[in-house]
Amino acid sequence: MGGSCLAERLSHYVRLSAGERAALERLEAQERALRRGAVVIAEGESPRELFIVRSGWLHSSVMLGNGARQIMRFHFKGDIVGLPLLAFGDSPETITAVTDVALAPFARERLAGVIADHPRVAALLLSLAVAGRVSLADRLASIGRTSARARVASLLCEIYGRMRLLGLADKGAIQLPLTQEDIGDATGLTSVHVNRMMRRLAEDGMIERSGNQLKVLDEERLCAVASFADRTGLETGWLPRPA
Amino acid sequence: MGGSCLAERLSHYVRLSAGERAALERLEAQERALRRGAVVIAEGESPRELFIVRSGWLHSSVMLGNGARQIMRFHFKGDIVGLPLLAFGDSPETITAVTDVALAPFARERLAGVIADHPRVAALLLSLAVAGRVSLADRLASIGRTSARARVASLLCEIYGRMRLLGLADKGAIQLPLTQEDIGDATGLTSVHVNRMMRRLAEDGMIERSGNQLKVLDEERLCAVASFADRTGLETGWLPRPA
DNA sequence: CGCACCTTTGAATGAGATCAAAGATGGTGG
DNA sequence: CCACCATCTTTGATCTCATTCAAAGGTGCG
Repeated sequence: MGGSCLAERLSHYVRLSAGERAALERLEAQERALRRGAVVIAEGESPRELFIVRSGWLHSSVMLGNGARQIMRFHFKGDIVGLPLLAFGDSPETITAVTDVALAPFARERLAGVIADHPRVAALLLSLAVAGRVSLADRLASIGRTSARARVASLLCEIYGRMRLLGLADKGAIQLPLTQEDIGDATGLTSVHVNRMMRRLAEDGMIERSGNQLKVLDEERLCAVASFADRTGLETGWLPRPA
Repeated sequence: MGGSCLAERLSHYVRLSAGERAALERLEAQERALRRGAVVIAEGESPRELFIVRSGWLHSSVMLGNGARQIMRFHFKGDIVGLPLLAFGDSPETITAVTDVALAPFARERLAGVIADHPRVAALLLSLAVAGRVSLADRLASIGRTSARARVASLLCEIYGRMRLLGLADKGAIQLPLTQEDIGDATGLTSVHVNRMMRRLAEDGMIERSGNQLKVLDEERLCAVASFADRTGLETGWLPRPA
């Protein structure tokens, strides 16, 4: 409740000043709850608000002309969703709640205020946006140039790594509220083939599945199979001084 | 020579103040020329500078464990390359000159100064970073969920659209200094298959090729085949006032 | 308990990769 | 100015990984 999920995220990288923290907390003054499956922002809509994720999973996706769906990214606690609305009037992507979620909505103009008043936060947001781009680039390389097995492994590595950072992994085990079709739409595969690859990763002793629970048994080998590059930690040496 | 390519880029979206323009021009005070094929930043390096492209083509790519290469994006006049160095100490990608290029190097810390002094520019840079992410997302959807023909068409649409915006298209014709292997590495295909798809697009009357020259004969159909979404124009309504 | 949705498995098909080799093209040095 | 070599494009034949199609188990929720 109290506190700001975004501030918490940024605190991983820098020690926030009281003023910075207060400004971020103001962004998360409101809270909105949504059911699993709910569409937060639909492709082509022009909502006036972005959201900070306070709890739950979401994903952003696009639909292609042929009816196929591509999931771009999953969003967890502390992520900002709807950022494309800073650059485009109409949302290029659909944001969907994967589980029940709690979101903190805020108007784009509020962000302008934070940027003007807190240059270091502005620089951090730029860093995070760039890091998001790099993460997408990694996914692109995975889908463009690796086997189905590696793609699935890579997605699991990414999700597991992020969950662990958020303290949501319990001795290698996480909740994975995705259908195999979701995983297929994120990796550019069919659900049938995802099934076979997951099975194979399990047979090879890298993971263990039971219901929605996923246990990573051999993270090192899983990452190796995936050509997965971990990119934890932001560079902060260049940031301007806090206002 | 005079003027700033980055300022010129941003001027497409807002009317820059004299102070903003001067700050951007200072970023491009130096110029460095490189030959085609030169590596500007190598994956894993930790250079202290980013670059603004003043002329020529570059691309950013990653090498996978299996020896395969994925090209993420091509960079033209006015683009900033090396942005990932804002977020990571080691470059996650390799920047390579496709043609002879002229670059303006500047230290990361200079950017911190611009962000602190010119909040509207900071917000614009955030917008541009977000737009870059969206562009990558479009590529991801193309590679993940469309046919080889559509992927090649999509890449051509993107490049053609950007060239035209820069005034580098002459009645549908542009210089395309890429090998079919480059195009394959950007679309996740083999050069052999790229060849067949380009041929087919030409046979179908959408494009015309001769040497390095590419002529787009039927842009509308090419975009339709590619499920290509044009995303020209940045949203600027939310930006803070200029300092 | 029953229905909707998801997972699992098998068999057939197909898009794109791989392998191989023959033309083009262009830059370089004699 | 021409010849040569490296690089790139084009084309054909074959192979493979992933898709498609189909249907039989599971699972959880109302």
